[in-house]
Amino acid sequence: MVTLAEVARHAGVSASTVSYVLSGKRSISDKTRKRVRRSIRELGYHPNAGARALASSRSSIIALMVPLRSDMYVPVMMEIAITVSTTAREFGHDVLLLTDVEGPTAVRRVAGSGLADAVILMDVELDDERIPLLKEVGRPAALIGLPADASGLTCIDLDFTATGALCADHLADLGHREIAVVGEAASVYQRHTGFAERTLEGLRRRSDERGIKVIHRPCEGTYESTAGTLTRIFGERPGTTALVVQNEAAVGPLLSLLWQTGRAVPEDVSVVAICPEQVALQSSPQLTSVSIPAQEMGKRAVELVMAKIDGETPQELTLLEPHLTQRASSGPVLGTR
Amino acid sequence: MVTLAEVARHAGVSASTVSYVLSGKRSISDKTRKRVRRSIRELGYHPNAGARALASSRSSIIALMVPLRSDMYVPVMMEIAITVSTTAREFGHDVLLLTDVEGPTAVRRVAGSGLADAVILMDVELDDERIPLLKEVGRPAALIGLPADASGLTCIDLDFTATGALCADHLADLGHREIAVVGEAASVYQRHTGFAERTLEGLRRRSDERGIKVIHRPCEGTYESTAGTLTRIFGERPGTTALVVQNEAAVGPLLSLLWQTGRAVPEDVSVVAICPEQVALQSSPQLTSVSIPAQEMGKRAVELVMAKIDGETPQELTLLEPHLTQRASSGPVLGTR
DNA sequence: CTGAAAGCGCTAACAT
DNA sequence: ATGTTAGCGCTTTCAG
Repeated sequence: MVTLAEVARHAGVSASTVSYVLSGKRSISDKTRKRVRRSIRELGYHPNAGARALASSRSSIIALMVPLRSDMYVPVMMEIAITVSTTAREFGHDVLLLTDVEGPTAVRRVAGSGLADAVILMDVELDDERIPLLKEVGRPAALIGLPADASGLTCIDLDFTATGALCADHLADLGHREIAVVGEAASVYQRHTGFAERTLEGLRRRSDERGIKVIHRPCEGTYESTAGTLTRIFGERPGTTALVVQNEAAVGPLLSLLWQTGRAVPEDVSVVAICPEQVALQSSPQLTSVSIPAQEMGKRAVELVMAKIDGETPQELTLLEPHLTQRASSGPVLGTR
Repeated sequence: MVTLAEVARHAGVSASTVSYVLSGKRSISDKTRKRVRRSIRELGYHPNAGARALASSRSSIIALMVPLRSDMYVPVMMEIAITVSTTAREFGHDVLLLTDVEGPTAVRRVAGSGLADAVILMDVELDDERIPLLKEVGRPAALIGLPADASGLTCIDLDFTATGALCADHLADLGHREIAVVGEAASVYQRHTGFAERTLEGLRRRSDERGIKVIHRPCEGTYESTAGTLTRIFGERPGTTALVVQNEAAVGPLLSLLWQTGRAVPEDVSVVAICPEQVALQSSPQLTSVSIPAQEMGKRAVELVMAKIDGETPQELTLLEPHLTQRASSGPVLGTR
């Protein structure tokens, strides 16, 4: 294994010079830098990560804790994870993939051992048990999702309240007066993940303001449960002219079922989805949607922890503004009904 | 930060004793062990990862390189990643999430720097450019997927050739004589990922043996492309009574389209899928399928690299035997046609 | 069964 | 602009 000392000898300089060429933390003459770089290349030198971490007490690793739960839409998690990884690389960091099988104490382990310089938590719950541990270890951290009490934490999430309102506005503008929400699985609401409730709250409030009636039904996302949900909705509210779907798994079944039951989209029923762009685009018809900005969240989360590592104090709460893209699935209420 | 030395002082023993209590690499009297454990607990000691890595030249980290390509089914990648992570923990290791944005040299970086003790490559291509680097760095490694030349490598994959044959047998047993394969996107075949070709090869050979006619059409997996693929299939081969689908994205559209065009499954058309169990189960009707054993592959990959870290020499090639589960989507060819 | 001590390879003062 | 050097916290011989 090639060491820094060997590079130094080969280049005819001291160890610190090599170190500084690498880190750029002090000025080096062009000539020296070139010589050192050359030696590094010729010897095939790679700085030892452990030694570096020990000497600098920085591991250049960010821990990313992903949930194991299966009721979250997996591709979004993966997209976030990948964006976190690539963004971290832009900051010279790597990403450690943590699951919660170990329980919340994984946070303590990786932070306490200095394995990770910072922690990013995904799929944060309203009352997340990892949060106390996060505060205990005192490492820079960012949460993707919003806990009940975000004070002293750095959080990033889509503004789901505004998202709900945006959907209500869009449908109100199109003349809809009775709408229904096909929501997440009941377990998601029970778990108090927050985002689902916030969406509903924003949607209900805006709907009230605009004189729209709303009903909400959770949905497991299987074919059968979606069928049941639709039957209930149209049974209880035959005047329903629009659906807001916040459940990726239900989108496919929903559209099939509407087709099968002879309801044309958007002529008979408008559909607005809150989902990743990809889901909206590959549906038929393509869906009017508010997209989940997975990449943006992952990127910002990394930027936030990097800022904290550098001693900055970023704002506690970052709520990303939702954007609604109108596509083929929503339209005005037709005159005769 | 609590150090080992502080623990030693607190417990009234030497540093090495504390170290050995932790590693169990030499026998310690019960009394001493208890005292040390107590001090560790009371002081809240966590061994420093960097120091450990430096002194032992083992980082206890496995690098997992995931592809960025979007034509692979994401939930499977995630399932593998999570299984790798949890299995690695059982061996006292953590997992570093690497993407290929950095290019293949990421392998060199993490292995060369001692950041990772071993590397696991996902979604290996027939002629994967990461492989030469892997050999260069000489770290333990395992590949999920099969390159063209697997000599000197440790690979694990589903036996796709056998999978293809299994599908052919199942349909032959049910009396089918003309079958069609709805395959992966053309890009997957062009990229020579191997698994798609192997499936086809196994299916064709067995079909020949059993006197079945096969046609194969790639499919992008969108609604439109799936519709086009089906139209072509039934246009060219009106006598087709069964479909083998190897494309997760196409499964949903395919079933909807069959329904819409008045072809009952399985009465008019049998469908056999090669897909993750979850996809088969949440379809309607539930699909007869050969499942992709994501967890098994992840777990075995970790076990293989751990064995190599311990100096063992596991077999080069592990092909997991496919299992076909009959569900509601396949049945005998009906008499009158 | 336990202790002493020599590094592991690098960073970051402290010098000059 | 560069060199010297004292650690960083742990593992692991070598002694006893």
